[in-house]
Amino acid sequence: MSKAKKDKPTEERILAAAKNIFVLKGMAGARMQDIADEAGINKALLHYYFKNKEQLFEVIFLEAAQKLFPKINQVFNADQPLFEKIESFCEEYIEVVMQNPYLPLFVLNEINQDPEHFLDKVWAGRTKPDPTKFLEQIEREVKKGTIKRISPLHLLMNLISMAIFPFVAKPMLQKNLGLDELQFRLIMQQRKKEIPKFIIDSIKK
Amino acid sequence: MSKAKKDKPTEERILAAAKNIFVLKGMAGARMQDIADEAGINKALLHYYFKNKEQLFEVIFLEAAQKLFPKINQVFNADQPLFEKIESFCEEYIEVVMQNPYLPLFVLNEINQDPEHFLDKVWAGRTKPDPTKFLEQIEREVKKGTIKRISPLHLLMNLISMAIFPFVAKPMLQKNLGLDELQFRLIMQQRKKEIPKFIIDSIKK
DNA sequence: TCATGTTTTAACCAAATGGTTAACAAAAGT
DNA sequence: ACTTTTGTTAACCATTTGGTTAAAACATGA
Repeated sequence: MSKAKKDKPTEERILAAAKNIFVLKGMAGARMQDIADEAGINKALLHYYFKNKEQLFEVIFLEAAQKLFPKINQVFNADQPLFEKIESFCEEYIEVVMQNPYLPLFVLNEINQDPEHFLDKVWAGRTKPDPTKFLEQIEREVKKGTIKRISPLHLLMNLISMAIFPFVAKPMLQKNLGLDELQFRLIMQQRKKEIPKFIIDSIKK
Repeated sequence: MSKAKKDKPTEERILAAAKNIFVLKGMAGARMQDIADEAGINKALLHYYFKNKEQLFEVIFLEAAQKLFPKINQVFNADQPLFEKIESFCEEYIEVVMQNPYLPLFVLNEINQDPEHFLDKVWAGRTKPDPTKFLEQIEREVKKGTIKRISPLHLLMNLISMAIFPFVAKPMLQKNLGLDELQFRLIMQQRKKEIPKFIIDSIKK
């Protein structure tokens, strides 16, 4: 029991422990015993709070997914000039993910295990993504002559890719480029500004 | 036994089966029984060819990693003008990954499970990545005045991110953007040209 | 033909793992 | 005080899973 596992109510400790273990090992690799240990309780109590592994996992997964998905949707729907939108997305998104660098890989990997199932759960109730507003916005900017004629779809993919991928490939990039934890954080900090600059340089007329 | 599992020698069938199962389910989620079934043999025979799960996994993982890593290194070291380099990288890399769309997520995810261990294995014997040549090349182009003063590191990250991430996020992108298999392939096909254009538009003076 | 080595199988085993039971302790009503 | 509800535990159970054994089928060479 390394951290502050003492006072907090049991359920919170379980959720925190489960998040650690699941994000680290994935659904298939996580062990209920490890989660119990990490929470400082025994396995029976774990099942007292969450009836089985699947249910506990779903709670953790959805919480993680909610942290990542809505912000992307916001690029579609926010009422904001295009360039500002790109800037604020990078700023906000990278900030969020820097707090939880392993979330994207975790979420993408689990979605991959059963796309239909999880994506349905993620968007259940919530408004599904709708690119039309974004498409119109691009169209308008093109007509105004402020940006080149570009494919909104590729633009969107480029934006998301450049912001998220470095986290997904974090260990690989660190090792292969010889970056320690601090250097990596610094670089991602820079990217909050670098990515918008890179994109705007590319698309503005 | 759906496909041509009949004639090929046992060891090849095992490797093919193992690749399928491991890439799909990951090390932790894969079952030796499933691999045996997929190869059309029984578990004892599987252990006759590969003494345990770990060893079989390592063969599959390394083969997968070799397919993805060296090509990135080549961006560093190839003796080629910068713009051409970017173009040929996108062309070749996206082509390779389109044949195995699930490899990147598989490899990144497993590396994440134990970065030190796997990255050591991947680069064992092989020349480790060395960015200096690439850095110099950028520096030269900047001095020549052909491109803006940019950070080579961010450029490299942008390039790799835009090429690979869509595959890592494939199921998520397909579902959220409503793309079927064919549309996705078409878009990735376009990206072979779109990404270089996007980058060069951004950095050229 | 028969002896030898190789490939394949069915049956088996021990450890790991998700989950349950029944009893005990603590808290909350009354 | 005492009854009921809630929280917690140790011990247990059934299934899954990676791995082994011993014998059978097959191939090979003398």
